[in-house]
Amino acid sequence: METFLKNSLPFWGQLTDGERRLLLDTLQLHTYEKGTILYHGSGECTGVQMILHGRARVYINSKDGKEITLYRLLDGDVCMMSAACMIKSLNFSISFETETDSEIAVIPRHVYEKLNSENMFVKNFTLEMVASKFSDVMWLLEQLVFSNMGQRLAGALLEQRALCGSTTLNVTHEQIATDLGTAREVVTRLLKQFQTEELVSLSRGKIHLTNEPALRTLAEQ
Amino acid sequence: METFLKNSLPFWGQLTDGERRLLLDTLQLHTYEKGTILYHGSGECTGVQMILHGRARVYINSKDGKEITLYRLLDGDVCMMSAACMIKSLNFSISFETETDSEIAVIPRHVYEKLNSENMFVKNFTLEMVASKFSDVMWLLEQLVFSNMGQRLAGALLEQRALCGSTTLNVTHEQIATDLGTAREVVTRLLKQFQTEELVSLSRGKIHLTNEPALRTLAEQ
DNA sequence: CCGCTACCGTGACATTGTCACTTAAACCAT
DNA sequence: ATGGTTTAAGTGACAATGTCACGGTAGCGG
Repeated sequence: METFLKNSLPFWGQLTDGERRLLLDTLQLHTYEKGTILYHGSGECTGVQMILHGRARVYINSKDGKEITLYRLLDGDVCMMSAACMIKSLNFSISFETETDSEIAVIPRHVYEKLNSENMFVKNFTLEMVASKFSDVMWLLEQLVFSNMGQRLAGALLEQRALCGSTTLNVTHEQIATDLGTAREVVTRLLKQFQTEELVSLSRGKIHLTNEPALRTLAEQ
Repeated sequence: METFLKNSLPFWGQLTDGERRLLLDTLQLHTYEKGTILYHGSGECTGVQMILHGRARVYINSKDGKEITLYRLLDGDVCMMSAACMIKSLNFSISFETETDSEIAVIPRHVYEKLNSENMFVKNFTLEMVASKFSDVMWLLEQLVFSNMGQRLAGALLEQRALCGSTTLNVTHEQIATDLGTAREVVTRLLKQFQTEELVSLSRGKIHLTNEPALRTLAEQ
């Protein structure tokens, strides 16, 4: 656990012995099943969450059920949004849920708040973390405004490819649609087109990428 | 000038005399004409810019000329993005330009960097500033994903209304289109529709709002 | 008054989003 | 195995938005 913290929290080496002990003593460990919603809202404080092992998806959703994925959290990643209460000016509503069975460590709100307010290195980490997710969201925004669906779909397929480590993706059109914030029918339509262009081959619940370079070319511009 | 800084920089009261003097001695004052591009890029450091008087528009744009407004800066506002170099994880490209003749004060890069690294209150301000702009961008993202053009246009008209303080807006369809990241024709089309619904009345270079409550209802959902 | 420029109007078509419905694969219980 | 149920995918029609290629026209400076 200590080596995990050392790797995920760059300020670990700058903490006092007391701070390190406090952190270790109050750290909570949880195991969640795939599909568990870990956070939903804007101001609450569940504390700072760290993915020990697993995968989570951070997204926004509207009243009428539409949603779009903002970014993903993988092994070792830290989710600062669930500690939004510590940052007055951070006021928007997000949700996140596990995409695989996951082990998650939580630094309780009051502990992180204390570290953050008294230790410059922690404060700096918080800033870098927020800035990093800001950058992710800006990337998404650019995609939304400047790219067409074909390019975005190609990007989404390649992301899934990286996530599962295989050219055969076990995802439904529906899942990709919610990633992209569009409708399933749109994804189906485009995938069929991709298939006639021999970029992918389709079967129920699976998408096999047959021409990754072409997809990359499509996505990257 | 000191009272201005006191109001715009909440950490002013927490600075040492030396820090305050450094800030005052190195502060640069500039006057820019309407339409001047003050920043364009991602990693550069022009320092922290403060609007003494005027208005600026922060936006992103693509190679092929498309653009969308992220948020605006008004009297007293501080632009942290132009100090992106201080934040490693902040890596995206934005631009900003004055929308009226403006007086702008700049805290040079090395000065702010010094304050930011040695003074916890400055660091905290930086974090709050970044978080605040992050929130603005998230609001925009939600609009993009969850709202239709009619709602967004109504919102844009009301924003212009607030900016100019009059129900007669001196803006072109083109300007509104770049605000919304859409095409002029789309704005023209919708405005004509708004006119038949008696929400606005149109003339060259002007839009008169005749039914603000209805526009508000439209925008707010 | 002329001609130029910036702004606006418009029709045709492409892309994307929405809706209603059908088809089909996988799964499960008997 | 059989049939029924659930979930995934296919489809056609239409609406909303984006793109393109024009044409018109108000206002401005000579």
